[in-house]
Amino acid sequence: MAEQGYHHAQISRIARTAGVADGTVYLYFKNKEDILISLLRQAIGRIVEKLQERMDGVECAEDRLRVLVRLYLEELGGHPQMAMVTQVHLRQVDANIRRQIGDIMKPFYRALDDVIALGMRQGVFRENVNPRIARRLIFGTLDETVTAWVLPGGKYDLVSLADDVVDVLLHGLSRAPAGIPSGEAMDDRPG
Amino acid sequence: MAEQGYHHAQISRIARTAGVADGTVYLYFKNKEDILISLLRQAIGRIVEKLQERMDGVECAEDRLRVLVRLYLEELGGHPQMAMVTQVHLRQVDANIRRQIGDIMKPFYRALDDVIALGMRQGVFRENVNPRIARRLIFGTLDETVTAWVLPGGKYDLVSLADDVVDVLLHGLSRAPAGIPSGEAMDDRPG
Amino acid sequence: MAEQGYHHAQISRIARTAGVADGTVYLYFKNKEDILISLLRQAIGRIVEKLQERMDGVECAEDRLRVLVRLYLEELGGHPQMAMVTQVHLRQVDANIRRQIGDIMKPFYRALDDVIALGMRQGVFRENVNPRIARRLIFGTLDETVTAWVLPGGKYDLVSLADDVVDVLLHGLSRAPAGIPSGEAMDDRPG
Amino acid sequence: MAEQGYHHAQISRIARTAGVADGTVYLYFKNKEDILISLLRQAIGRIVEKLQERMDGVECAEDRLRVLVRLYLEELGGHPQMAMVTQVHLRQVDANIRRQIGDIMKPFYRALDDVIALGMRQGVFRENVNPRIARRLIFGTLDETVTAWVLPGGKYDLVSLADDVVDVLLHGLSRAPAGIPSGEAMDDRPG
DNA sequence: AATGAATGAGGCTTCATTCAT
DNA sequence: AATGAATGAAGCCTCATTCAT
Repeated sequence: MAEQGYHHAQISRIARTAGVADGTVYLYFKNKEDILISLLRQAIGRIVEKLQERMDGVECAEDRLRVLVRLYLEELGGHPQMAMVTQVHLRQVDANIRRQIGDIMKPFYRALDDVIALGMRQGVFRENVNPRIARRLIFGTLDETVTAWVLPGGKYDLVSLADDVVDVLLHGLSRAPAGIPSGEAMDDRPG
Repeated sequence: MAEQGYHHAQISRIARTAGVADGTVYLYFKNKEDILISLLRQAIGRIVEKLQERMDGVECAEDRLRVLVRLYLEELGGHPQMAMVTQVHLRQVDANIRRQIGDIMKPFYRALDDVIALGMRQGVFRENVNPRIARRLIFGTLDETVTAWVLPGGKYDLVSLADDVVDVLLHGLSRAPAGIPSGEAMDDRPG
Repeated sequence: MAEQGYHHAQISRIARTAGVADGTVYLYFKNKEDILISLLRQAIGRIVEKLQERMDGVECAEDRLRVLVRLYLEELGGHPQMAMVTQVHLRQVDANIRRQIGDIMKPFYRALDDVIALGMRQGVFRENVNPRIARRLIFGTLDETVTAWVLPGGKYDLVSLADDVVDVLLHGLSRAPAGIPSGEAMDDRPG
Repeated sequence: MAEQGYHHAQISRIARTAGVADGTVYLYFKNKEDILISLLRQAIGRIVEKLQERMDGVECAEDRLRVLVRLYLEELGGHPQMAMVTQVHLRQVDANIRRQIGDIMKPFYRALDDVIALGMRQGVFRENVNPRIARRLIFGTLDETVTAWVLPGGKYDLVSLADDVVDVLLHGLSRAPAGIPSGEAMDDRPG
């Protein structure tokens, strides 16, 4: 079944991408896992760092979300190879790696949670939204957006989607505003 | 002759799960790829089929979305092993598989697109939402929800999240209603 | 410097020697180390076991030594490939393996020590011989004998050397009998 | 860029021991094999050279053996790293190296053979000892003695064993003198 | 003469797949 | 139809060797 004339070795690909020999990779990384983890750590580190800078004077949670979404798409959109790593190569089963990935993602997840919590404190975000699900809404949408962009080859400008993504995250699909929580809605009914 | 236990290969696990020997698997499937693809095809097939049944008398796009989200979480929440397949094992690089996955997912994506288009026609969904991004919003959130459930071991009831997920998909995070779309805003101007 | 047309892989050689494919080896052994260690364990186990049988009715330490030497040369002389393992492949640096080798050899060393101690108790062996050095005398001579036989290709009958080896171990090189311990020898000097 | 420490390769250790960089080694030696072989040649050369000096006025074969044993243990006991080379690193399979090692060892083996032959001519050594086996007795015992010393770390004074080693080589283990050789026994018969 | 980062051949090991039973 | 021992291609990694500085 070796339909291809050449092999799919990840290390060989990484090395070739970096323009070095296979062995050279091991001068800088302990093993394959270390490469992927290091790349993710670096990417997330950059994002979280820039996030703090850019959010500095931004008060409103909505604007902060806008900054966050734009930055995320900017960073991955600007580094397609990195996007391949985060969206494809790191989706493996090995429990040990998964734990490490979780640890590395934590600061970014916390940034999401902070924006969500801030928005609720500010009264800008609806308080009857489950914060965990809010996080998955944001991250899931970003993740799917990046995946749908990078897998076919990353052919358009990812950042150009930022505004539309933020819009739908903030306001959802529905034209009707969110109903006042169901219990209270009953009470509001006239006689 | 320090006889060793057998290995942790995916095929061995699949065979053991099915209660057959490794070789038996190849009486029913062409190769490992074929197994995973077949499982996905079957899962998506079931979902799409049930979707048509359940949506039969449901007119409103919002309700249809509710049905869709609930069904998706039901199906994957009820088959954790299948969820592992869709969320983990199928996330590989091989371009050939990716194309097949795309083909298999198409009916489900079309169902998403149909709901979105219907909602817009009905005036229930905002028409200035980018439909592609709307799809990624829904699918990304579902996907992330399932992943965040299955990876740590699938320990809670996934369907119980359905209502909260639908709520946030429909109404977003923001308390303020979506701004009136610029185009219409013009029309609304007096004089 | 790859002067040879083919590679020197140990595992490949072992597998080819056993008439199986490389991968087959790993159905029976955990790794390369496990193969070598298992082979040694098996060889030493056989020797120690047979030793106990053959020494059963043998009282005199000299005769026991004769049995031991003959058996050792018999076993390694009868399994040249095993001899290659013990005399060549196992002489590596890895501290971890070395420790395991030491543990495996212990029963055989103990057998040597037992014969030596018995001989001394019986008054058959000289009591002013350092037992540790006696062990090295016996084992070193056997080891060198086997190495000198196996390296050039194991072309003669190793066991045929047994009697001569035992003779020299028992009586040494010197024609003169062992002097009475040196201190006393002084006293013996005339005038 | 998780910069890693450098590897544990033999060449790196040799270079570090010599206080130079890895590449520098190749200004003085053709390859790793050449280093090991050169070290052995040098060590054996020194031993053979000193041997000739020290044996200059020594007539008796027994005393010559004493000198030889002491010198060998002195040289290796005084250079533990060299001992590691002779006892561990040089024990490899490559037939090409083995041949070279044989050539280098020849002068030392010849010295052994000379002492043995001298002793027999002098009537000091038993003439019914197989000279080849006598050589293996001496070299095997020395080799095992050095190995048993260097592998665990070379923690005691190797030369202090010299007298005991010589004693057992000359007089063997047995208290009883060697039986009068059958041939001569005939001659000894009265009338 | 010296360096040490880079190289890449080749070793060990895994695991999807085959095939004799 | 089912088995599972055996296979061997291909992946990861090591380390002796090279070469630009």
